[in-house]
Amino acid sequence: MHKPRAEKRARVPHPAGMKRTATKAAKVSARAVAVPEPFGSAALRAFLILEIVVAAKEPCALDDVARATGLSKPTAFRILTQLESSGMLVREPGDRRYTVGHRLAQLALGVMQNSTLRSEQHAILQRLVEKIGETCNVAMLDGRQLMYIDRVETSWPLRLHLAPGSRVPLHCTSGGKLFLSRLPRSRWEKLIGPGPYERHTPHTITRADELERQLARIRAEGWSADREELLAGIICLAVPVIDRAGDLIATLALQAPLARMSHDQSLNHLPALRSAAAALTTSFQPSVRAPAVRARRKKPRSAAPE
Amino acid sequence: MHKPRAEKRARVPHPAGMKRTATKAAKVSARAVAVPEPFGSAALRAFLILEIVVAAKEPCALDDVARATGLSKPTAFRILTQLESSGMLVREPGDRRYTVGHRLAQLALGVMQNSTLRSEQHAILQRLVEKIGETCNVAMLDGRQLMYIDRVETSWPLRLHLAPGSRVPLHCTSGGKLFLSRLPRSRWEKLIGPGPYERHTPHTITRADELERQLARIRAEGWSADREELLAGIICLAVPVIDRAGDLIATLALQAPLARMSHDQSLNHLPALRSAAAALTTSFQPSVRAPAVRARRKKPRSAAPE
DNA sequence: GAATTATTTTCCGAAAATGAAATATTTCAT
DNA sequence: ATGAAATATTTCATTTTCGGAAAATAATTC
Repeated sequence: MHKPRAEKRARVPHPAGMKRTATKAAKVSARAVAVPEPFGSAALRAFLILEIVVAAKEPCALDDVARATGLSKPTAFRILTQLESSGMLVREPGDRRYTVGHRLAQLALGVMQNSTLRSEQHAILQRLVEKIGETCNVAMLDGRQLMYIDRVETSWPLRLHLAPGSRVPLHCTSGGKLFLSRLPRSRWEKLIGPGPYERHTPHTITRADELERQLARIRAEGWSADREELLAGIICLAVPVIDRAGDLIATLALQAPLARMSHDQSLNHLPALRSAAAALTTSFQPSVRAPAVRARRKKPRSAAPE
Repeated sequence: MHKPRAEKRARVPHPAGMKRTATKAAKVSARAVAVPEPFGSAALRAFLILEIVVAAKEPCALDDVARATGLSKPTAFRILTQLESSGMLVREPGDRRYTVGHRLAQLALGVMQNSTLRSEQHAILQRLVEKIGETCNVAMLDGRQLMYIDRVETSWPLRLHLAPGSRVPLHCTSGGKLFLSRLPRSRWEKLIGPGPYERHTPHTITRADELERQLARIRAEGWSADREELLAGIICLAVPVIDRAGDLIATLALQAPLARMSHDQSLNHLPALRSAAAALTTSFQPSVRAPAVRARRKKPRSAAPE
């Protein structure tokens, strides 16, 4: 059902292109030795060049760019010329070297101004991580898996999202169980099956009955723990992120090596987690997005049980 | 041999894509890049798309991009995919819309710190420092921290050493508070949290309520002071650098050891700071594009008809 | 002023970009 | 629920541009 989008990003080589190769290959191949590397697209090269020019402490000459990118001089020149005539780069009258142009500067400004908006959610996570001192993550339901939306390991300047997008099973993660706990058994059994579920560690819950018992507890308590059920030596503690309509839209979880934090210790962070989850709620739904008249609308976004 | 310089550009420039251009480009929020003009070619379209995504206040869907650029959906899609897989754009898992990616953010950061671009700003700073006699700096918001873009120090022996690119907290710096003062409390609380904030000196404001009171004052007065809140013995005074749209893009601050300048004395420099800030505004946003000054010969070269 | 080096142009096969149309997926209204 | 409408991807046949060797044209050096 949910096709792995990530994989399909790969470029499919065109079937064309070897039509005439046989005809004239000889002449070209006489010298063609240095280009076995993957051809990026034209646009990507342009970015590469921009990055080099931007990173340079002083204006870049054609030769610098050509050498730094590994492109031939004519090619580098052509791209540079394009960048110049489009205003991304500039060169001063007397100097033939290239520097940042006003259009690129403008773009950068826009990016900087945009950054605060999107960083709010990330900032909430960061603060939580600073407070707790361990990795935290936000995850959503994606089909029959839990998908990490965001994750902060340590505080860092302006990064956006690093490795999120990865998925983990529902039955052996704190966030996953939190999602399951919101569904009647008939529904979650359709999602993950009747078991037995895949065992990842000696602590993994593999039987549906046992899982159901735990889900009931989670439903009652409002938090969900993972005691080395996915990874040995790693415990997690998740709380729900609820939208205004009362639906579970995401989970916020703390994860720590058992060596540094016991399960009981992790429970001390519940208030902090809850508070951050509340903050996340408003950042998930900042403004008017009100199609919701019914108390229970769909699931977050892509949860399509089949 | 021969040089047909005159008939330079013979090829048909843009036979492509502007049929549906009639359709409105103003679907994307607010300030759309109103240049569905002759696309340069190839890689230039990628920049067009980046500009649209960056200018939008919220994530862009494929359709928004296609409409705003006048490109066909498949083309827009392909470029977007390229941009995504190269890290310039990102889409949150679960959402298909595109936003600024890590690599683009990095590039923007680099541009803002690029020394050659800063030459004009640097000159403004330089003059200001000469006039005032104390260190001044320009800073921007980077996530939830204040980042120094540029800085000119006095020749006085006692100097701080905060190089451009370094970051400081928002709650205890004049520039940081200036940024915060432009946001409603709900927003800035998401950025820096509800407090208490980290104490750096006995004067640091650590409570949100007190901070809010001061932010209100800053908003009203138009300037922001740091009275030994980050570093003991150091005071700062910051004024906003505003763009044409009225948005705060940076802060210009004077900083001095209390031993040499009292807070009241620093206020005497407000006019000078304001004047320099105005000058910085135009350096951030170059006025009407100065058409390429061609000191020597050479023709335009490519898609840049005047 | 000639030798050296750096920049720009030319050329043409190879590779990528295009948009129409076809498919697949999601959203919305009923 | 069910299907219509909207959106998002993929395919495909073409057209266009790209890329780099080599040549031509400046700039720079000695």
